Amino acid sequence: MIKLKDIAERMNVSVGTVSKALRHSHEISEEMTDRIIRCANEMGYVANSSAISLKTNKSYNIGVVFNDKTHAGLGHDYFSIMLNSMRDELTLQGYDFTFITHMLGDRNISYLNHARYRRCDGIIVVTADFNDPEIVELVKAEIPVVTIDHIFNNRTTIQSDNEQGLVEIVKYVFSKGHRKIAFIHGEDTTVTSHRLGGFYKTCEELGIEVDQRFIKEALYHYPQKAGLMTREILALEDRPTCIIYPDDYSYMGGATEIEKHGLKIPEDISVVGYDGIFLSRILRPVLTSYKQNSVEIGKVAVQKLLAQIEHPKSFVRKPVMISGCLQKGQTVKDIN
Amino acid sequence: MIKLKDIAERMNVSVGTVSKALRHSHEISEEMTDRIIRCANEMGYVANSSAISLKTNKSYNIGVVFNDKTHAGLGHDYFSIMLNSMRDELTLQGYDFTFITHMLGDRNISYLNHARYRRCDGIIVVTADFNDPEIVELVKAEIPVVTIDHIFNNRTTIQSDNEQGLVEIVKYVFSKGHRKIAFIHGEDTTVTSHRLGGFYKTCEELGIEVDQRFIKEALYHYPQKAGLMTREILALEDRPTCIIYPDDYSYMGGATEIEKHGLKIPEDISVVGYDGIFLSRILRPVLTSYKQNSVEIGKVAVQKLLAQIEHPKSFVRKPVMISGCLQKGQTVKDIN
DNA sequence: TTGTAGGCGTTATCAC
DNA sequence: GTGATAACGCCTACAA
Repeated sequence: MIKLKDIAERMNVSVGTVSKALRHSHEISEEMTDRIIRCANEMGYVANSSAISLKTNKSYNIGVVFNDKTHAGLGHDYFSIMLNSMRDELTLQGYDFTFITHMLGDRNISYLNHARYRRCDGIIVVTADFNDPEIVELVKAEIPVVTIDHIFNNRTTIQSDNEQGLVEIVKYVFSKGHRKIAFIHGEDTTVTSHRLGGFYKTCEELGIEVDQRFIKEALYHYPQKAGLMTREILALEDRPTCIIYPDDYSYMGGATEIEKHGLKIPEDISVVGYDGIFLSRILRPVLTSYKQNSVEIGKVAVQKLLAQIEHPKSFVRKPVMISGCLQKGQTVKDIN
Repeated sequence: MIKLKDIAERMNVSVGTVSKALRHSHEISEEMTDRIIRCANEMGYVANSSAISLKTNKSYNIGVVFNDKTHAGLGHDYFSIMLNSMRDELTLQGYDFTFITHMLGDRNISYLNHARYRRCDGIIVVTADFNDPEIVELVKAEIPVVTIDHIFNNRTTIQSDNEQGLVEIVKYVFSKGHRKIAFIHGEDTTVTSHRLGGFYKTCEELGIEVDQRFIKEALYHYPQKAGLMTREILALEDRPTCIIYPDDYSYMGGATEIEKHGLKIPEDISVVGYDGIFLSRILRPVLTSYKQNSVEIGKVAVQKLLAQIEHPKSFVRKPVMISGCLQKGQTVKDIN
């Protein structure tokens, strides 16, 4: 591996000069700079990030907490697309990232210590158990943190506008004449409470009386559970005309159950999903779903984090809300 | 950030002693070791990976090339599950990983130089354009490399047994009485050639005469294209009784087209997918598909790479083949 | 069993 | 405009 010293020797200048020239310091003459850069390229010089990090205390490395022990995670379009987007934006800004885990080798290591070990300049918490003391410790630490979809005291948060999502869904199905609307939601998280908020608020505004037997809790990204809840709802003598699912995967589980009952979508019952995953546009009937803007969420999360890292003084902490859009499909029947 | 020196001062010993104690060197007495470790924990010491890397020339960081510019990538179960598995195995062995890109900040940087910049101990090429000169350069370099699903001279490769996959599929549909079998395959890659090999070989063995009009090229993970090819096949006057798709996503595109023709699966036409993605088990009819063992592939890739890194002398380079298994579903009709 | 000191590759502060 | 030189935090001979 070629190092500064090698270039310096070849050029008969000092290491300091080479270092400065390669970083376009104005202390060095233009001509010298040119010659040094050319020489470095010829010799195949690549900087050593470890040495730079050691010296400057900056790693250009971001820690990403992506704990997908549950049924969601990387296999979920929402997150994989977001992760992709984060990666693209980080790359654009000259950063790499490292997954921060709570184990490393044979030892336990807290998320925070893992991040410290790698000297991460900042951290993005994409998915995690926010009740985990280790996560709390991480978020409270001195290192810049951005969280996704969950507000933590005094920390920057990028949120998908889940309230707005349900507002739009309910308004849409209402406009199609539906009044008896079931809502199968996910487990108890910030996301879920926002969605429930949007749901109830809009129902009230529109004068829809919510039948509590139509509100069921399932689990995100868990079709079987959604299927079960669907069955319970279909067992009611006074069925809803429309079911809103926690996500598109859950809908798929529900669809199977609906079919088992000999019902057709949307002729006999309407459905709405959430996320607008790739397949939801491919399969027939095309699913009506609320597409979260995960590309934007990932991008903004990175931008906010880097702003905080690079301009800590001028950085203003405020939560950011990213709205998605309703993808109209063929699964909501007009019953007006 | 606490460093060795801080601990040394507090304990009235030298930095060297602390360093040795923390790594359980036998040079240091048990008692001293205990006391130092306790002190380090109390003070919240975390090692600085940059300093260690600089000194030891080992980063415990693996570069991962995962170029998903195409329609596949992270959004694909096969890869996301593999990546997850790789991450788990790396973590278990005390390694982190970094995505290696060919851009960083405002400058172009080759894959190889990116990996060098981060001082990666080794590299796993998961998806990439193997004709890209930069990838060739990377694979030829001095750094240990493992590739997935593509053989490169003298390099370790972990391959999903695509030939076997098609052997099993063809044998299975044959056993169900099918003789007119269409095969829509993906674009021209190593993977595809193996699958085609398995397909033709087995057809020959079983005495099936392959109708060339039944062989179509589509694109992996691209339902629309598969739909188009399906249409062409269905337009033939002498239709096949079974269609094999490049992957489960492509099947979904094909299914839509089949439905448009008023045909039912599997009553009117049988189908087989590839990958056995999560949703293939949820949707009805349950798709018959060949599930690649991506968990194992990811795990073995890491194990082989680390073996090569840590025991370069005793490491024997030989390609590894990981077979999957046929997931029988409801989409192949018994027409015997 | 413990301490000492040199050096990994780089940056940055001084001199010159 | 360029050159010495001292760190950055850690490991590891070698010395004591």
